[in-house]
Order: sequence, then C-alpha cells, then structure tokens
Amino acid sequence: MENICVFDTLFEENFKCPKIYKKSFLKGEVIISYVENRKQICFLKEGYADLIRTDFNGDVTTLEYYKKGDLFGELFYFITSNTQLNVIAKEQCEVLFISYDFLISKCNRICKQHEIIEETILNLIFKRMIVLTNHIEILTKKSIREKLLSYFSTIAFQKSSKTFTLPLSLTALATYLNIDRSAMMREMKYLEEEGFIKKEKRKITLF
Amino acid sequence: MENICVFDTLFEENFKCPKIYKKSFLKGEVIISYVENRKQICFLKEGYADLIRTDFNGDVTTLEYYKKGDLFGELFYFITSNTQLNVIAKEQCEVLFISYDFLISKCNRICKQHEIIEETILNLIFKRMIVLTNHIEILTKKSIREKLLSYFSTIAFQKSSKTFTLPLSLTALATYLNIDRSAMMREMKYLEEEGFIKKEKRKITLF
DNA sequence: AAATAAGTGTTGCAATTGCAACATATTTTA
DNA sequence: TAAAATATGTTGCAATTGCAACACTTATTT
Repeated sequence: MENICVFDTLFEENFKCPKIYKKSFLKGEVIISYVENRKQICFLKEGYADLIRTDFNGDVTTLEYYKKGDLFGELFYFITSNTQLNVIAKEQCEVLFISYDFLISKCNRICKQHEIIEETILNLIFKRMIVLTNHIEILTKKSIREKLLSYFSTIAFQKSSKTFTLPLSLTALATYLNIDRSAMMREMKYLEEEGFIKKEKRKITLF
Repeated sequence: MENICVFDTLFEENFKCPKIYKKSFLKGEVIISYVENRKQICFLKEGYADLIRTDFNGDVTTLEYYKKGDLFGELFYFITSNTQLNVIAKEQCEVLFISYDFLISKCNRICKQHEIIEETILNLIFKRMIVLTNHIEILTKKSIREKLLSYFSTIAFQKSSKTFTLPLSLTALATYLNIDRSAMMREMKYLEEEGFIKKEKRKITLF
C-alpha cells in the first residue's frame, strides 16, 4: 500500500510529466478497451473495476477484479481478435495512464521523481507476477483439498497468522480455485471434521 | 527471439556494465538458489534449466522449464520458508545476471546501450506476464476438452496456422494442463472422432 | 421496511476424470 | 549396437468432483 502513497504525494505536489496522466471515471464507464500493441500501463488509484471479456457469440465473462493499487492494461494480457476485452469501472474510479516509454527512460527527465515512480511501478509489476505464479501453483494442485490447503497457507503466510478471514467470498474463492462451490463446501466440512481446520463463515484457523 | 540477438550483439561489442554480468554453468550445477529480497533478474542466454522445488519433507517437483531467452529469478516467485527453490542447469548454460537497479536507472549511465537493454528486458517481462495469464486462462477451463481446445487455439494463433506441431511432449502437455495423461489421450481421440481436430503424433490440425 | 439480490450451507446422483496396468514406439545413454 | 529410459497409446474400473435443487441467511436496493 505504500506504493499508492507515492503516487498520492506526487500528485499533491503538482507533479507533471507528459508520459503520465490521470483520469476519472464514473460507475459503468469503460476505462479502457484492450487493443494490441498500445503501450501503456494503467494504475487504479482509487475505486474498483473489472476486466470483462465479450466473446464473438456474446458470452460475457469477468476475467479479473481490480482494486485500488492494482495494475492493468493490454501489456499484461494475451489478446486475440475474436474476443473483446474491456475494463469497466464498478464505481467512481481514478486511473493513472502511464506510457510504456516512461519505464524505458525515453522520458526527457524533466520530472525529478522519475526514478521513484519507475521503481514503484516495477515493484507493482513484480508483485503482480508473483500473484500470478502463486495462482498457477494453486490451480495445478490435483485435488480440491490440496487447492484449499495451498490457498489457506498462502493467506496464513501473508497475514503471518494461522487464523485469518478470507479476503474473498466463498463463491468467489470457488471461482478462483476453479472448483464447484458445493464440492468446495463439502471438502471444507471434511477438513473440519478431520481436524485440519476450524471454520466459521469466512474465518479460518489452520492446525 | 530478436530479444536474444540484442544481448548477443552487445557482448560481441565488449559491452561492459557493473550491473550486468555473465556466467557459465555445467550440467547439474545450481545456477541460483532463491532467497527472499535478492533483487536481480536472470536471463538464460544459452541452454536449458529447470526450477526445482524441494519440500521440507524431501518431495522434489519441477515447477518450471527454462530455455534460451527465458527470464527467471526470485523476483518472479512467491518464496516461503519451508521449501527450497533452485534453478539447475540441464546442460551447459550461459546466464546473464541483471541487477534490479539496472532497470530503475540507478546505473550511472556510462553504458550507452542502457536504454535498448532496458527495453529488451521489459519486453521479456511483459511477454512472461502474458504467458502466465494465458496459462491461468487455460487452467481455469472446466473440462479437459475445453483446456485442450483453448491451448490449441493459442498455439494456432501464435503460429498463424491451423496446423502446427506441439512444442511440448504429450506427457509435458498433460502436466501443463494439470490433467491425467491417459484421460487427455482419450479426449484427443474423441475430438478426432468427432471431427474437431486431426492428430498424428504431435502434429495437430484444427477444423 | 419490504423486496430483491447475493452469499452460505447441504445432499443425492451422474459422469467426467484419474488411476492402474498394460503394450508398443521412440529416444537417449552406456 | 544393445540396453535403458522416456514417450505414446489404450482400456476397465473406481471415485472425486460437478450439477441440480433445495433451505436459509445476509446484503443491497428501492
């Protein structure tokens, strides 16, 4: 979260750079439509937004959920011609559009805090990469039980505690783990009966 | 692959920068042991290497396979204390170790081609991010059939052809898709019987 | 405050998928 | 070149998992 503060401070100080601009969006507005080769990164400074895919046959899927502090943009996504990808504001949003050039020093360096922003963005990119890798590691577990325990131990590690509250709804968790919700509930019940975890609503304790 | 050429050229021209160094490894040698917070990126200039996880109980798993042109390093991976992560050379390897500082302009700029390398590395990072996202999208398909068709269409798109040879062995593909190999073979047979694909060994044609 | 929507929890049943155990083909190593 | 290791291909059977269809609780909207 310190990452966000960096940006906050900069804008309070009237930071100006032609390679970065800020824009506000109202609920329901399209923040960006993904197009190949547009080289910019988007930073969600405030609000919530979703990445929505619309298939050629009209099927709509929510692929990712963004919150304050997240990065998105076509640079992060595999784009094919037969689907449309849009990021839609779920509520009032503030977004920074950062040109790719900014990161590779093609900026003319009039902005004194170039370096600190560059580092902040890079850190966010690496953070995202780790999140993706971790998601893959969890998805490649063979059973529901392993997926759950793997996910739980990640959260426990992050929160440095064997007891934690799930940051997702149970419905969203089933989607994240790519398993059926009712099957997940059943497995959680078994895990509790066998003494691996304790669960009340979204509060989990590992043993 | 042009990315690699950039590095080749630079080293032929006796490029020197304190933030980048090259090292060779023999088959079986440990290229790097992942430790938290070491800020460097590794670029595999030549050879093959694997990311190996050793669990606290001694279980060994191969998590990733690297080839010429790939990036790796702890910056990309979620590290926990109870497992050990090592990148092992599968054959003679040449590796570039690039300090994180290099990317955030903390280099003193004596190296004239700083910018082009920075851009090259960033492109590789984004390429990797897209590969990860695509992997997740495939892993979150519900059935073996959907996983296969999704994977096939990605390859077809990349090769711009409905006919292509799988870049992985069928065994490795089953691992990548997180499905049982024999179940995958069965599903491929059905797909062929139903006229969705044509298959001989690793050569696939989509219809 | 009522109505609507979203989330949680449970169970029986069906079926997709994984596992075991083969045979054969191909590649790598000695 | 023989032997060993790895990869491909096939099938029966078991079981984990997904689906459908509920009841009930908690949020959100009007």
